[in-house]
Amino acid sequence: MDCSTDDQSTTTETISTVAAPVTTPPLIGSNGSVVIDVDGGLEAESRKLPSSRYKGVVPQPNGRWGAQIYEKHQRVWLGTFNEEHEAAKAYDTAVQRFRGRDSVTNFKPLPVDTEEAGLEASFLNSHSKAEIVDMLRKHTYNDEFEQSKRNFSLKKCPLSDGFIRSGHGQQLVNAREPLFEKTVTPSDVGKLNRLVIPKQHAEKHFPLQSGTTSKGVLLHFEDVGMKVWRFRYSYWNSSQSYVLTKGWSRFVKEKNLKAGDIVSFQRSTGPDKQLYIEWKTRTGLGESNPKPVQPVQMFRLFGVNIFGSTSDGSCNGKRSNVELELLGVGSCKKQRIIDPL
DNA sequence: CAATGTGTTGAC
DNA sequence: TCAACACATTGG
Repeated sequence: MDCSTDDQSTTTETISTVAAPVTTPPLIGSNGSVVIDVDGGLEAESRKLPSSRYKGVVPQPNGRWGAQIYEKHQRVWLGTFNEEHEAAKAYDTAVQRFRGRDSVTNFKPLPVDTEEAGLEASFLNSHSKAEIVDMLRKHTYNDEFEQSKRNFSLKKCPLSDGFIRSGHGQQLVNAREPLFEKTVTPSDVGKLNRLVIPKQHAEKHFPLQSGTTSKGVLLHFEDVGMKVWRFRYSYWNSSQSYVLTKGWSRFVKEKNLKAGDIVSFQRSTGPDKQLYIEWKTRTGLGESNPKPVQPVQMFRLFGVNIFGSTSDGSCNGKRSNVELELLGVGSCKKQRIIDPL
């Protein structure tokens, strides 16, 4: 509908589906009660739509299924689908891009550190939310992902001349996956020179070897400006908490971190496992954010998103999605604005 | 006219 | 945040 013409699915799908008033008892009866109803006089069609058993999936009047995800109090429409599970898949994809790898999904209980999982993480994180949403709405996500994978295999096989083919697939190099965020407390930015890392996240993402718990280890993080920060990371028995100590106060000082600000940690999805640290002021809007440091380079946040590689020769074209989003030019019409990453 | 997806509301 | 529901908008 919007700007494109490549809605291959719609054409075929529509034809077959619209035939009947579809009451949609296709797959599993699941929610038997809702769908089937007591038959008799009231057709399901006339009133209550069958609610979906999947998260982020809503029924459409015509028997199809819509997928949606919420962010910042606003709904982001992910498109409509013939099958309930397709919509659920779309939601799963979106939620992983919007909220990280280990979000609650409809299907994926399977994500592990398989290569496939890593590739998908790379793919997701190397595209803006708007791009992913666009792919979902056009039902081109799988194709794009497959293509990305093909490009990736090229990268894994350096050419004889020793160079690695660049161009597409390059985004995989810099892709990062979010690990976790923390809203810093007054003491995190005070004079204690330490950042408490929520146990839950610490143990999951920064596990310490039993012997090094108290001694700690040195962790290297890179910030937007590609500056490297080294922090001592250890476990304090006294408070039974994981902390970043030595080096932390310098970060606080340089970034002018204030209580309430948010520090986020990412890790490269590549084999290098490089760690990254970022910060931002409270998510809220309105507030004027002085943002002293971290100027223009925000545009290259994480160095990804800059490689269009889209094949949807439509409105989005291949403009840097970052640019699109900053300009508030969603995909086409009045798409809501989705901030980069 | 049918399908999409936004406006809106209330439950959680 | 999230889904239910109504219906304005859209596109053929």
